[in-house]
Amino acid sequence: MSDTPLLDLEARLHSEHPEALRLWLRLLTCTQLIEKRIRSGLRERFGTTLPRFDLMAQLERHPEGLKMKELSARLMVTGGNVTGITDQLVAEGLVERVEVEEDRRAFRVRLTPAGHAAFAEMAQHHEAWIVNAFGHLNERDTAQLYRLLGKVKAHLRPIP
Amino acid sequence: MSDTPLLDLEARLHSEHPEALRLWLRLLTCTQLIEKRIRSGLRERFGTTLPRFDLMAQLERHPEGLKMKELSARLMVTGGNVTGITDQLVAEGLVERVEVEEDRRAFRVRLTPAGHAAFAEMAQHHEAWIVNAFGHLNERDTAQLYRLLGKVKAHLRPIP
DNA sequence: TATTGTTATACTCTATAACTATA
DNA sequence: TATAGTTATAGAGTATAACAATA
Repeated sequence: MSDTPLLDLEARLHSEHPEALRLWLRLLTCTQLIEKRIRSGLRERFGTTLPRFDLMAQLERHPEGLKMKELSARLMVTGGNVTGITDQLVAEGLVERVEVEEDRRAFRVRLTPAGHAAFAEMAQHHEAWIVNAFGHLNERDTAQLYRLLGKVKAHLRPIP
Repeated sequence: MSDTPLLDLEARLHSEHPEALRLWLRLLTCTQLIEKRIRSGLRERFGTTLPRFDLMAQLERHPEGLKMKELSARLMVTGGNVTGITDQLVAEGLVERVEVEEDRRAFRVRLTPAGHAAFAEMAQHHEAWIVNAFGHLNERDTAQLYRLLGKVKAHLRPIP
C-alpha cells in the first residue's frame, strides 16, 4: 500500500478500489457527452472545431498575444499542431502573427478584430451550451464540484 | 431567462454564468490530464489504445458478448469505427465474432480466452493509474464527487 | 421497407523527428 | 549548444454515406 504500488496488482487491485474506477468512468462519460455537444455545435453553427476554438479562447484572454510555445503548453499539444491550427486561422484572417522585437525567432499570435468578433459570437453560444449542460446543478453543487475537481487537478499537476 | 435562451445572448451570457464555464474548463482539464496518462500507459506498456481498451472493457462486463450495434451505442461512436477496432482485435486473437441464431445479419462479439487474459493484465495497471490519479481524495470526497457527477450525467442523458 | 453490419472516403487531431533560423 | 518555430510524415479516431444481406 505504501511504496510498491505495482508489484502485486494481480492479488488486490481489481477489487480494492472500485470507487475510483467508477468515479473515473463517470467523469469520463460526463466530459465526453458535453464535449460531443460542443464539438457538434461548433461544427454545425460555425464550421469550426474545438481545438481551433480553444486556441482562440486562449488568445482572447491574452490580448497582447501568446508565443507558439506558450500556446503549445496551454493547449497541451505539441508544437507542430499549433503551427497547423494557427496557419488555418491566419488564412481565415482570424488571428495574426506579430514579430517580437527581442527575439527574432519568435512572435506573438493574437486575434485580429475579425477574430475577436468571431470569437465573441461563438463564445456566447459555447457558454449557453455549457450552462445548459450543468443546468440542474444549484450554486452549492457547482461550487462543491469545482472545489473537488480542484483537489484532483492539484494532485495531477504538482507544479501548475 | 425562461424560454428564449439564445436570443439575447450578447447582452448577458458572458458575465452571467462564469461559474459554469470555470467548472467546465476544470472538468475538461482533469479528464484530459488523466486520459493522457492512460493513453500513454496503454501505448507504452501494452501497445494498445484507449478505444481498443474500452471495447474490451465492455466485453469483459458482458461475457455472453455484445452486438456491434450495442458496442457502438456504449462506446458512443458510429458503427464503422466499431468494425475497424473489432477487426484489429480479431486479427490479434483477442476477440471473436459469434453468430446469432435468431438474426443472421448480426453476431455477438466476445473476448477469447487470450483476450480475457490480456484484458485482465491491462485492467490491473489501468486501475492503478486511476487510483493514483485520484490519490488525494478521501472516501468522502470521492463519494461526493461521484454523486455530483451523477446529477450532471442524469441531466445530460434524460433517458439513460 | 427497415435494420445490421461493412466498406470506402475524407478530415481532423496527434506525436515524432528532422530541419531552419536565430539566440 | 540550446531554443523557437516549421515541415514532413505517419497513425489513430471520427463521421458520413453508399452498400450487401437479412428481417
